[in-house]
Amino acid sequence: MSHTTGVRQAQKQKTRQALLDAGLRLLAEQSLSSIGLREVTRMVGVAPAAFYRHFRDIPDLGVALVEESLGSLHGVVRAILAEQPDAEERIDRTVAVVEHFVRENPAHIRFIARERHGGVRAVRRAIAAELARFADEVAAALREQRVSDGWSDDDLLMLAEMYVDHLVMTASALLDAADDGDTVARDRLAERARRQLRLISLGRRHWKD
Amino acid sequence: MSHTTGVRQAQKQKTRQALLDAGLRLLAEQSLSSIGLREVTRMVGVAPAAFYRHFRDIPDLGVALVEESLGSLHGVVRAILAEQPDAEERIDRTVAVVEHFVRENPAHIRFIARERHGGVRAVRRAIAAELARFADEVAAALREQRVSDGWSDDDLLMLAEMYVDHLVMTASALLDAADDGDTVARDRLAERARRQLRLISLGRRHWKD
DNA sequence: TGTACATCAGTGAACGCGCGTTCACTGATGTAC
DNA sequence: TGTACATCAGTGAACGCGCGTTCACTGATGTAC
Repeated sequence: MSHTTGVRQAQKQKTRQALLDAGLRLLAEQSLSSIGLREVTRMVGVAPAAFYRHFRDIPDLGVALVEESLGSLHGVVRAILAEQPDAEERIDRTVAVVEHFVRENPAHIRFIARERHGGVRAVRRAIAAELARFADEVAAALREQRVSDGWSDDDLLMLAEMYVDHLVMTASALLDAADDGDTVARDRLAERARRQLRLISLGRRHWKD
Repeated sequence: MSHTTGVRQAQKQKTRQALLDAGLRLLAEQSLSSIGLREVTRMVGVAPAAFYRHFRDIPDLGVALVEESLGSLHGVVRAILAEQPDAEERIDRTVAVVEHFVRENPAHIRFIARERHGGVRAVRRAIAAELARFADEVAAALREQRVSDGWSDDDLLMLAEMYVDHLVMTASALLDAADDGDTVARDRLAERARRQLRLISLGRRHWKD
């Protein structure tokens, strides 16, 4: 009826997750390259040496956080790309989804925005690779839309990359406004994002004229 | 004939500049929040305590670096906004100017990209304020162009902010390619930037349809 | 089911090291007369 | 121009502190029979 095999593994996994969570929390106030291993273990409540059972060093923990953070972005992208015939509605929905995501996952967004150009090479590379995968995913979805008839793969990827960059920038700007508790700025930013997407959408429609 | 007054000030200024230069060089490999005061003074060749004659702490040095870095961007923006009747030529010129700037001021660009979302609040604020001023400058220049007839100030600012974000992203991406010595990626990025600007330009032309 | 041994996540003490900051100082530059 | 005093950028020694890493260990979990 019962096989206890895995209790040890489950506990190890729990500690590992606690270390990741602590790292993410500390990243709200500083960047990865200045986080201390002892700081992380102190927050979790384990001995400093326990850290080495899970990660080689802090950059290694950072790379693990990239996967976790951008994993949660997958859902966002899919929600945005969901079928929606009307362009205007698609834009409203996109911005609403991003706003929701920022409210639900502030720490992940901050981490990505901060470390995308941050001081740890391995983490920068991991983020760049993940964002490139997102752009591919977006390009494939754009391909399906009728506006894209006659577009080259190259042009679709160019557009997709612009969308991904815009998404990260918008999310990060919304987060800064949220940090300040400035709901006026937040609404202004959302409206700005919608208008920027509308402008891009217009350019798209006339690309092959 | 001679008044020596100012020799002392000039020497102080020279040390201050050396500290700023050292800070910028160290920022190539790490972020501001992990730079040490002793690291900076060691690179300059002065005693650690000498640092306090010029800056309160490392964040204070960072804020000074923002002014220096974005000061050098002013010329870039002006060069881009220079009169140029043909849209296609304006785009080519813009990207060429950005490529030149990245080659001439790699450290400044890296600093801005890295600390724009970095771990030091005072520096983030200083960068945001400066970039907002750039957006205003760009919006004022866009106003002068015939394509902008009938545009509201709000819409012009929205467009200007998109241009400024695009500029920073492009410069930072070009820099990463340059770091890897990857001239193929660099040329691909430049071509991508030109096409993205073309798409925005198209959207602009049809905004008031 | 019970027993004897193996594994291994987490402990806690110890280490050497570089950090930021303070302080009284030195000596070149600046100023008043 | 020369002298006597003031200023202040940079010095160098000292401090207490927290850091990353190592090590032999403990004791709960897992496995073989």
